[in-house]
Amino acid sequence: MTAAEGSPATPQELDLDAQIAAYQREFPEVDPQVEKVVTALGRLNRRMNVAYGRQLVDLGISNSEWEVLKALVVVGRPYQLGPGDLAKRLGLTPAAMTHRIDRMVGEGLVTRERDESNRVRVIVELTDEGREKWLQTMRLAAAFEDDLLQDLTPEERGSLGEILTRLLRRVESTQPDAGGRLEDLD
Amino acid sequence: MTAAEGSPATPQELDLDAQIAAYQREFPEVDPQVEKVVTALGRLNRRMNVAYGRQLVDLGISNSEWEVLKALVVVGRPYQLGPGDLAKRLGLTPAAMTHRIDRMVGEGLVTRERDESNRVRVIVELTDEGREKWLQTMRLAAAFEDDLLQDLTPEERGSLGEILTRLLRRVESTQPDAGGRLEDLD
DNA sequence: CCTGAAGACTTCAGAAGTAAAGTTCGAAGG
DNA sequence: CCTTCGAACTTTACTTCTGAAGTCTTCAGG
Repeated sequence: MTAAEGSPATPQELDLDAQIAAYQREFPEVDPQVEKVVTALGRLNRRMNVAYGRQLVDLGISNSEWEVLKALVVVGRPYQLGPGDLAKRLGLTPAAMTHRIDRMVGEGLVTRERDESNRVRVIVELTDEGREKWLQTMRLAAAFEDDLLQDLTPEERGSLGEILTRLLRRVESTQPDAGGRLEDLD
Repeated sequence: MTAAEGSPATPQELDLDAQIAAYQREFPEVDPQVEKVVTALGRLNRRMNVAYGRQLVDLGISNSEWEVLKALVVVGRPYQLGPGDLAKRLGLTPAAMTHRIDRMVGEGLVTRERDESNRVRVIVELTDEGREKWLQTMRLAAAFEDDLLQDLTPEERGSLGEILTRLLRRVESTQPDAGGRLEDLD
C-alpha cells in the first residue's frame, strides 16, 4: 500500500507560547505581546477556514464558490453583479472570475447573461438554488461561530469586536483599495 | 492599450457594519455580535497577509517561502527538518513541499541532502542566506505589527492576546491535528 | 457612416496546489 | 540470504489562479 497521503490543510503547529519563545530566541528585539496577538490571529483564522472548508465540502461547494455566493447575497435583490465587480470585491483577477463563474453556472448556483442594455456587460445572478445553498452554509457557519465564542462573556465579545473593528479600520485606511472606491461600483 | 489589469489580492469590501446589516437582512437568525467578531477577524487577517506579501515582494521572496523559513527558524539550530515534517507543519501535501523546496534550493535559501544514516530520509537545512532573509522579514513584519497595534493600550493588547489564545485553544482542541501529534515529529 | 480608442470580458500560457500512483530504501520473518 | 511490507519522498495528471494578450461592444470625431 502506498503512503496514506496525510490530509493537508490542517497544520500541526507548536504550542503558541513555545512558538513565541522561539521567536524571542531567534530575534530578541521582538515584542512578545505583539507577536502573541498577531500569531494567534493568524493561526485562529487558519483553523476557522479549515472548519468552514469542511462544512462546505459536506454541502458540495468549495470555499471559492462560497465567496461568490456571499458577495451576491450581500448586495441584496435581485442578487446581480458583473464579473468585474465580483473580481474587485473578492480581490481576484477578472480572469479567475471568468473561470469561477463557468463552474458555478455548470452547478446551477448562478446564471450568466449579457446585459441587453449594454452588450459589453455581463450579469451574474444568483439562482434560487444558489441562494438556498448560501442559507445552508450560513446555518452551519453560524452554529460553528456561536460554539467558538461560547466561552466568552458578552462583555468579552463586545470588547473583542470593538478592538478588531478598530484594527481593521486602521489597516483598511492604510491600505487603499487598489484603484477606485467601492461606492463607484453600485 | 489593453485593460490595466486591476491588481488583485486587495479586495474592495463594504463597510463592516453595512456587511453585518446585510447578513441580518438576509438571515435574521444571525447574532450580529458574533458575526461582527468573525467577519472582522477574517478581513483583518486578509489585509495583514496582503501587507506581509508586499513586504516580502520587496525582499524578493514569496509568502510560501516565508512560511518555510519560519518553520525552520522556529525549530532552532541546526535549522533542519525533513520535507514530510515541513509539510505537516505547514498543512501542505508532501508533493507541494517537494516543489517548494526545489524553488528554494534554486534560490539558495535552503539546502536539500539525503540523510546518510537513513537514506530514505531527506534533510532540508536553512542556509545562512535563508536565515538572513528571515531576519530581514522579521524586522519589517515587527515594524508593521507594532504600528498596527499602536492605538491599543497595554491592557487592550493583553486582553486581546488572552482572548485570542483562548479561542485558538478551543478550536485547536476541537480540530485534531490530522493524524499524529506534533511531539512525535521532533 | 466610418474609424479609432477605451472598456469589459475571455482566452492563453505559466506558476503552484492537491490526489494518487510510482520509486527507493530499511526492517522483519522465513 | 531473500522476500515482502512500510515509510518517505518524488512524479504525474489535473485544478485554479495570475499576467498578458485577444475579442467584442460602445462612443466620440471626422
